[in-house]
Amino acid sequence: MPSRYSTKTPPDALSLAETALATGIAPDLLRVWERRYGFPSPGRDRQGHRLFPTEQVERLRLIRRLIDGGARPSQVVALSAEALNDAISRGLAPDPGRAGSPIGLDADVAEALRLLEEENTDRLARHLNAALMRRGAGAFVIALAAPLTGAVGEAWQAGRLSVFQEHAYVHAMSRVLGRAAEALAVEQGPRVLLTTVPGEAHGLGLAMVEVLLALEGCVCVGLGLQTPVEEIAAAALHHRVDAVALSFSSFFQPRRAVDLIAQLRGALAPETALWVGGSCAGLRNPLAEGASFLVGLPAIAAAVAGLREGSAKRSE
Amino acid sequence: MPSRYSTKTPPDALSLAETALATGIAPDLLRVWERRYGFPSPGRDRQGHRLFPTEQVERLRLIRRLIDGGARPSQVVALSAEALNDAISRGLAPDPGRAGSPIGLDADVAEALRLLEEENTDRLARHLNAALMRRGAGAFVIALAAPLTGAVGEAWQAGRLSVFQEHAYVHAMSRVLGRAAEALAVEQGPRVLLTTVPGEAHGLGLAMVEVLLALEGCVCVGLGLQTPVEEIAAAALHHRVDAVALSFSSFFQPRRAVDLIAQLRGALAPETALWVGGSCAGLRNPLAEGASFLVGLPAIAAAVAGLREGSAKRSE
DNA sequence: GACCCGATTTGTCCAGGACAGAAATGCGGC
DNA sequence: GCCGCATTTCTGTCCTGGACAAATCGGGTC
Repeated sequence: MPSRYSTKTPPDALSLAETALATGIAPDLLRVWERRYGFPSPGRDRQGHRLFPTEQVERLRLIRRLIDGGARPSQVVALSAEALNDAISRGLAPDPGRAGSPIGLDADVAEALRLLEEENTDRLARHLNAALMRRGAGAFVIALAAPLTGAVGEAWQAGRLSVFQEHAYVHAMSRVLGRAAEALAVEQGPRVLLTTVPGEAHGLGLAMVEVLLALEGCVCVGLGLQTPVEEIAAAALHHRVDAVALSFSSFFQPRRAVDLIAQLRGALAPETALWVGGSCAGLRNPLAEGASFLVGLPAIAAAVAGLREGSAKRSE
Repeated sequence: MPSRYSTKTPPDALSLAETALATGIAPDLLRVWERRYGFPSPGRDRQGHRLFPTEQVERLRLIRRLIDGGARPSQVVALSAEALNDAISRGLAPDPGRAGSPIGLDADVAEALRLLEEENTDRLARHLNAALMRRGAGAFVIALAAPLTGAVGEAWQAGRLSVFQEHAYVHAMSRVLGRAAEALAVEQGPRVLLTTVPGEAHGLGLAMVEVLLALEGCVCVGLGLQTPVEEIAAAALHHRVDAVALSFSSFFQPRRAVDLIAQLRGALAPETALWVGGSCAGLRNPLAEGASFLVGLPAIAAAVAGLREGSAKRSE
C-alpha cells in the first residue's frame, strides 16, 4: 500500500494525507478548496497524486488559524502568505481572555523560560517544584503556571521554542501540578469530575483547575484526557459528582466544542453543573443552556461557592 | 454542515465518519470493503448516506483486531460475529509477551481491581501509593503496575469495566508512577529520552519504563506523548541522550509503527540507541537496523548495562 | 531451508457531483 | 434604529466507481 505515513515523498512536499494531518484540514476539504478557490495548487507525482509544497502547507496552517478565529473561507483561502500574516497579526492582537496583566514577566516565569531554552529538564522541574513550595499552590497556579504556559505557547508560535521544548515543559508542569493536586486532596466536599473530550489532548489547563478546585475544598475525580461524552455522563453518575469540568484549548475546533458541550449537557443529569474553560474560540459563542463558561482561573472560586449554596438549598 | 460530530443519527446506527472513528478503519476502506466483500452492509438515510448499525460496528471492531493480529482482510471481513469471536479466542489465546505468569492474581492487583469497580478513585490512589511505599518502586512496577494494567485492559475488553473506569485507572496510576520516577531521579548516568509517536496516546507503559530506568540510574528526559519524529530526533540531539525509548500500545497500527521506527532510526545519530517496547503487533516483525525491541520490563536492565558498556568503550 | 519472481490482494487517492446545515443578507414591523 | 424572520449563499461531508503501487502470497529453483 502506498504508505501514508512514511515520508518517501520529495523532501519539500507532503502527500494529501500528510498535509491533512499537518494542517488539521480534512483531505476532502483540501480537494474542494482547490476546486473552488484555486488554492492550494499542489503539484502532482507520476500517478497524479497531489504533492503539497511545504510553503503551501505553511500557508494552509495560517488559513486554518484565521478560520478557527472566525474568518470566512472564501475570504482567506486565496490570500497570499503576506496578507495572511497581516490578517493574523491584526486579528489576534486583541485576544480577549489572555490579555489583562501588562505587568512584565514575573521573575520566576522568566527564569523558567530561560531554563527551558538553555538548560536541561531536571533543572526546570526543580525550579518549578521550588516555586510551588515557596509560593503555595494557589499563587503558583495563578501567578506562575498560567502565565508561564501562555508565554511558552507564544514563544512556540513565534518560533523561539521548538516543539520538543514545549512538550518537555508540558510534561514537567503536569507532574508538578499533579503532585500538588494530590497533596491537597480532601475527602469531603463538592465533588467535581475533570476531563477533556475526545480530540482534546491538552490537559495543562485542567491540571491547574484541579489544583484550584482542591484548594477550594472540592473532591476532584480525574479521568485523564479524551473521555467520550457518554462515558463522561456515566462517570458523573457513578461518582455522584456535583459538577463536570471540561477544558478546551485554542487548537480545538470551535464548532465541535459547542456541539459536544450541548451533547454532554443533554446527557448529564439536570442538577449536575457543567463548567467549561480554556481559550477555544467556540466558547465565546452562546453555549448550551446550563453550561457555564468559566473565564479565567479565579472565576472558579465563585462557581464552587455557587455549588455549595445550591446544594445547601436542596438539602434544606 | 452536516455535523460529523454530534449524534443526530438514529440511536442504533453511526454515520460513516463516526464508524471510522469508532473502529479505527478509514472511511475509504469501509466503502471499499463493502464493495469488495459485501460487508459491512450499512443502511442508508434519506440522502443516501451510510448508517452502520451498532451491531456491524461491533463486528468491525473484531475484524480490526484480527487484522492487526495478522489476519488477511479477505479471510475475515465477511465472517459472521460468531466466527469472529471464535477466531479471536483461538488466535489471541497464545498471546506471546503477556502470558507467562499463571500464578493467579497478586492480592494487591485483585484489591486494586475491586476498588476500581466498586469504590471511588481516591481509595484507589491511596491503595496504589501505599503499595508503592510497601514494595518499593521496582517490585511495584513489575509485580503490580504491569499486571494490573494488563488485567484492567482485559476486564475492559471483556466488558467488566467501563471506559471511564479504565480512564480513571490510567490517570491514577500515571500520577503514582510519575511521582515515583521524580523521587528516583538522579543527576548523573546514561541519558534516556522517553516519549511516544504521534497517534500513540497511551503512556502508562512509558511511565513504568521511566521508573525502571531511574532505578537503573538513568537520567530520564520525558517529553510526554505524541512527539513528532523530527522533534524526537531534535530533542535527542539537544539533550545529548544516549538512548531514545518509545512505547507502542496494542491499539497502534502495526504497519505505521515499523514505518515510524525506521524513520526515527534514520533521523537519529547512529550512536544513539533506539529502544521500543509495548504490545503493538508490528513490533514482532523485523525492525529497522539498530532498533531493539525490549520485550517485557525486566529486559530494560540488560539494555542499560549494554549502554554503559558501550559508552565506557567509546570513552576509553 | 533460503531465495526469487509472477499473480493476487489491499489500501489510498482521483474526479466531479449532490446535498443539508450554517452563515450572511435583505426586508418588514416595532 | 433595531429586532426577528425569510431567503440566498456558502461550506463541509459524503457519494460513485475507477485506478494504481506497495504488500503479500504461492510456487518453483537452487
